Amino acid sequence: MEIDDTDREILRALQEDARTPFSEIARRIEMSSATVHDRVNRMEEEGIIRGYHADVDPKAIGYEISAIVGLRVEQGREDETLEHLKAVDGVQEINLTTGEWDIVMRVFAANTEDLRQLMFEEVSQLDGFSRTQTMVVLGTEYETHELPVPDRNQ
Amino acid sequence: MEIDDTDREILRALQEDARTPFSEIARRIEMSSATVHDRVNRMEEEGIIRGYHADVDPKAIGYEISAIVGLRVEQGREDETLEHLKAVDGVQEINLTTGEWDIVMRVFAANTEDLRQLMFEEVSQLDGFSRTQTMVVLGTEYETHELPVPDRNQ
DNA sequence: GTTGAAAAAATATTGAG
DNA sequence: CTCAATATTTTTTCAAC
Repeated sequence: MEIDDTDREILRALQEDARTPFSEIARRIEMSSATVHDRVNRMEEEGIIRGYHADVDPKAIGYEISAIVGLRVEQGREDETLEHLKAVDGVQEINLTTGEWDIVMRVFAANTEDLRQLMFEEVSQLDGFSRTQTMVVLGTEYETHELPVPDRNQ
Repeated sequence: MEIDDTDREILRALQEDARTPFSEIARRIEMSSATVHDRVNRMEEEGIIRGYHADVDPKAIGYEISAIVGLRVEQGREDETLEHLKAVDGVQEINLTTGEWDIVMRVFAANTEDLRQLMFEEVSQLDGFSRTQTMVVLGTEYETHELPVPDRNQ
């Protein structure tokens, strides 16, 4: 799971546009497209590249609202609780955290009614939370799918 | 910015794998690849498809730690503050929220020292926050880049 | 809005350095 | 690992329905 500068250039290109032709990446980094192809395959196999996804505007597919949800879980019920949460429709991300919450997750819903249903009928009643908090996202001011790829690790 | 069932099928395919050949999508939905091509172009132009991104393992490119940061902003300084935050390296997402925090953001850092530096030298000292909280992400238990595409909006 | 066919371009594969 | 050549497949364009 080691990567070199050539790999880093390839990752930068594919983070920016996952559909960039390998031949164009090859041109940029002055290598053959077969090399790019080999390296991409290797990074896919090693799990460095986990996939390629279209970034779709949530509103266009019917999600008018999203929220960040903090949860405090009763001791000893973490695993059980996580399994339930993963299965809830609209849950996009579940993080285990230090600090005020044990779990912070991001959820999407069609509208406020769906969000209410998601929170109160699917999450809160799961039983196993001592406290929850729903922070409605009024707007995502900034978002990038391109983490800067540093020239070297460390 | 209206989409029909054919568009939805295309979005499902491209959310799952942004590099799926149009010809294969065409086969699946039993239309010509020229049609798929046209529709993708249209959805790109309309902003329904915002881009295509490789999902790269943050650890592979040197990010060993991430955090969710809650911020409370002094009234009247929101715009100024947001501009500063956007420019901070490692900030991946900035959300404006209701509830306990005005802003909730997700940040990535190489290690705890970098996270400390990011928080205390780049964020906290921005001045304009009455309170901040850093919740270190111990693990991302679940994450999807594929929001379910409902058959119909609503 | 869709199609089919042709042209252009890209990708996968192979063999060799 | 990298390259170059080839075979295969895909993307793109366009006239026509």
